Amino acid sequence: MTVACVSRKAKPGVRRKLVLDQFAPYRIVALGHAISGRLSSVYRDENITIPEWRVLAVIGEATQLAARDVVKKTPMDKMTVSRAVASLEAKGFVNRAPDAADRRVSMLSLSSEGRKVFDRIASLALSFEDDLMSTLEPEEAAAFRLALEKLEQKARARAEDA
Amino acid sequence: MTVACVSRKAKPGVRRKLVLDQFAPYRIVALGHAISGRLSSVYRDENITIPEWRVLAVIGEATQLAARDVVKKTPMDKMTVSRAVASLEAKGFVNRAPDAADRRVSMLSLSSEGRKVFDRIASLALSFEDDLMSTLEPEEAAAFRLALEKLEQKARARAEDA
DNA sequence: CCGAATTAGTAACATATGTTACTATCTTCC
DNA sequence: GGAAGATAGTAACATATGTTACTAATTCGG
Repeated sequence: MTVACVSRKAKPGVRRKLVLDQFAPYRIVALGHAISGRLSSVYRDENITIPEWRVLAVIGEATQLAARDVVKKTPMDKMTVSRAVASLEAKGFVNRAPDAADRRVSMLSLSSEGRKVFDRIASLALSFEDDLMSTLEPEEAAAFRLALEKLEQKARARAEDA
Repeated sequence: MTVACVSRKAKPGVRRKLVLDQFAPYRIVALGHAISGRLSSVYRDENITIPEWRVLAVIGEATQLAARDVVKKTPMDKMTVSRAVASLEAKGFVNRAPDAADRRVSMLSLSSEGRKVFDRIASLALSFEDDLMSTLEPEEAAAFRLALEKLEQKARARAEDA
């Protein structure tokens, strides 16, 4: 496999040209897009949209939580979450229970049907991950995960000031 | 910095649980989302949308090409490209010239105004990249770019069968 | 306590994006 | 060389997504 200019470094003094293929932010977004497309076929078979899947996954992981927590844990705005929750409830996958302490809040949890759907999708998603990451050697994969973490932290940090 | 379970490997026999924070595809998409948001503020100041920027960048790089080539080079569908081109033309940043060989095709190129806008955005975008990637050591960054390349190839490959 | 500011969630609106279907042109191959 | 299929691009439609503004409930400061 040939890779264009892998060792390129930032040289602040030198004005370099923007080449999309070597522009890391673009490559990351493009990879994300490709992955999204691939994964969405997994949900589609269950009649679940991407926002719905995210909500399902976050609730499935936490057992029970409020919509605002879903917003905090995912890159979705609160309206998107609100809609996804409404739709999941209509499909019978999610239950809402009023929160005794705060009447604005509904606690969300998976119904048994919802749990089944979650498990089915999760299983396929994990296989997808295995297959995808199998292109990298174990150490490579570990380094990649670490880099992702650092970059996301940086991207978020910048988002806070500005 | 602590990172959860960096060295996790795929163990086909063991059923693991899906944990979003450790689910690589999700992390990649989330990072892409954060980056997109960050970069979009750069275009916004120039009254340029994300699809418009992509078109601008691809044309700027190639000097001259057809809309279909933009579709091939970016993760956008042809309608999105068509709209972005129309809008860029209306703003006076892109020129269309009929292709002598094929009358269905218009060849696209940047106007001098378009070139200026492209240069301004490109400069800011490169600074953003430098800043973002500065969180990684040079070898780390190189490895990351290589991994991106491999993963995207894999993601695309899977997209072709299916 | 009690008015002011904050928060959870939703509705109504505007915009953006994808899908399908169509036109015009080109290519194939019999 | 001409019908059958492919391709470039766009229009019209449907859907998805973000934005603003609102309601109801809560918390905070005095």
